[in-house]
Amino acid sequence: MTAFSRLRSAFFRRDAVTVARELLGKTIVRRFESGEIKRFVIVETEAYLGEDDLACHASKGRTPRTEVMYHDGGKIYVYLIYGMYWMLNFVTGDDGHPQAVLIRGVDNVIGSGRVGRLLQLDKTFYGEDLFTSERLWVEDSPMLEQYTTAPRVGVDYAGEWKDRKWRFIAGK
DNA sequence: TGCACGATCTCG
DNA sequence: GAGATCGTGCAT
Repeated sequence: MTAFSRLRSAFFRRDAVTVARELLGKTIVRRFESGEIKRFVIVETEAYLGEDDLACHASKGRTPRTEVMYHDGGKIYVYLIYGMYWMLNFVTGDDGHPQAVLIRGVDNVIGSGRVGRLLQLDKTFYGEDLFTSERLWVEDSPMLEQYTTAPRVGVDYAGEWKDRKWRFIAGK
């Protein structure tokens, strides 16, 4: 008797800003190597939207690294930052429109690097399909309606785009 | 082929 | 405030 179902295509195939906001309160489900399954409620996200968004990796164009962002929403985009942290992103939007939502915090674990470590991510998650994966997906659960917005973190280089309030933080 | 740097975190 | 640590994009 599963209380909530896995989020499907219609949820992710929308613009990253909308998805980032609505992901607050949704549940990441992770089945670890050991077989143990754990659930994590999303409490902080950031949206990266398209080639024009200078903070988005897709502003560099279509490369091996950004390729998956050009696909239909519902894929996992992970990348290594500072040589040691795997950032977890969910691809959003439609084919040909590179967008993604970065997961910055779950439950009481705040920080994109810490989330990646908590979920034990690595390069093999790149391109994984949230609709068919046996080890990482997102389930529906009540949205956290109470949230605040803020500029994205660590993107001071992004010109006018750095000030967009595309960071969503659950809570008041 | 080389190099500077990054959607970070921890320790001191 | 600095170090850890390495893939990526761009210059050479």
